Amino acid sequence: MTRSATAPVARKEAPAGPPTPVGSVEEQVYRELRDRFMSGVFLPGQVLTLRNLAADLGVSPMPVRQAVRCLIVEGALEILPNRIMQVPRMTRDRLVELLGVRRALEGMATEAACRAITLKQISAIEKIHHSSRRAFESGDMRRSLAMNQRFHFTLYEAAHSTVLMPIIQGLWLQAGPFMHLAFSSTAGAHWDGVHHVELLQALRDGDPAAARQAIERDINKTAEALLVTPHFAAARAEAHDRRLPKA
Amino acid sequence: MTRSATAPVARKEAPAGPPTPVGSVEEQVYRELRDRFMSGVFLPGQVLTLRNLAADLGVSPMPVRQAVRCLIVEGALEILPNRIMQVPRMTRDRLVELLGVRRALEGMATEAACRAITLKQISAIEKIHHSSRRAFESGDMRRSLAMNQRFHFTLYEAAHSTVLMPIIQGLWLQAGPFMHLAFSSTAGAHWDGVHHVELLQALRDGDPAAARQAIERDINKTAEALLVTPHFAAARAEAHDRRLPKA
DNA sequence: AGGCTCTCACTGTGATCACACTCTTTCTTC
DNA sequence: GAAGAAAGAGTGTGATCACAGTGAGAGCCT
Repeated sequence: MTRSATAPVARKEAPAGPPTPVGSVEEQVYRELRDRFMSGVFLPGQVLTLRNLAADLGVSPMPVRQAVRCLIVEGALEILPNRIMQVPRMTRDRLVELLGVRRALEGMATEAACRAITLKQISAIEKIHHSSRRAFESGDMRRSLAMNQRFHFTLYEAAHSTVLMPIIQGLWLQAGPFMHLAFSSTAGAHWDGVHHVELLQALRDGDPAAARQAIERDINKTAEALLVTPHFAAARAEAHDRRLPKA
Repeated sequence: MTRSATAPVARKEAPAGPPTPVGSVEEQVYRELRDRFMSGVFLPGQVLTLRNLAADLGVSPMPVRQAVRCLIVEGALEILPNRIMQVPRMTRDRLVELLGVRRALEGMATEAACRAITLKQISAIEKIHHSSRRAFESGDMRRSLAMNQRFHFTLYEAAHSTVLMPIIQGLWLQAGPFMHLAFSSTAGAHWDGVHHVELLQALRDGDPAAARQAIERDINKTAEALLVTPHFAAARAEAHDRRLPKA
């Protein structure tokens, strides 16, 4: 059974006649919840219940249960010993880790994308960048963040990596609630898309190393903006106490 | 239990008293299935059904459903348009990607681990290495692979990264079935733990860069062994046809 | 005999009910 | 009056039933 001797194993694989592989309710719920996480609908520390979510989405608790379980596995949600589930709070250490992994993985994806991307795709990404910039200048942080996210994912999509893509999405999923909380309040006031412009140029030049560098700088800039958030001002002092018992 | 009269707000956050966060049946099923994936119980291409798994595990289909859903999200399992689920077959491209990401992430984890690891932990890892080597020399590939896995994860555990660890586990989960299939048959006959020894030395020297290099070489060696598998001999020629329409 | 169709077992999915457990609130008692 | 106990609502979890869709096999017709 390891390999099907009959060559035409493809039942209906490539053709994919029905355009709805995502037809199940659970899949819709899962996508909807993921969107909400990335859109900042959910706040760090917020408590969610199955029945409430089900009621909100107009479905039975059943599909929600499974979708939520998936989100827990992805680290977008956590379940306390009390059996109640909440969107995880962000700590400084965790944020640093997340951004470090993002740098590594999105750097890889950018390199791969740079090698496979078409001019048409580059133009699309540029359009998205302008939308983000416009939204930012008009003070619509929500839309600016959404466009920034779309900018990154459209880029990584060009890498055609079925391995990297889900992982990167998972990382954004984990950082999503906190990023919206942080940027909607104070931080990010002095954001410029300079590294996005650098990236676009590198893509056009077909220079993967430069593209990677641009993305890494972009993430670093995000990191700087996030780490000065007042959210960590108190946390830093507080963490100072429990730092010793580490080693 | 009844002492919450004077307690103001704090739910019960840091304490986390109950020592059973893994008590649920679904959690047990999930762990059991993950173990089976990593142990080579499931073969690439194998078809699984909820009810069969439930019967095997002696539980109702309910917890299995959720556990399986999580495994699908992690990429350890895939669901075809036919609605039937199978453990994904491995392609050469996918394997290359997986190993590339492993190199990056496990390199990071190794660096971090090298900075935080204790001598006691190093000794434990060395013991595991010897077990793996002994099993290998006695021809017990199954045990050797299991010990090799334990070697890596004990190392990464020392990094104390709640971000990296789940991702790395997911990568091993995806590669697990194929690795066992490949190594149990022919490949891997000329494996030596030389890079494991290099790693141990680097850990003792407290040299993160060297440790990272050792792990990367170890993964590269695994990659070489896997990519010459007869499994890809035919696949490579076959893939040659559909390579063009890429760009 | 060969090709077609119908049937039936079986799949994952969704809904509903039942249960153990936690937390809150209210009532009882010192 | 205040502390403690008991009842209540609400939680996630598990089991069971119902259902649409798929796939294979038997049965029929040409």
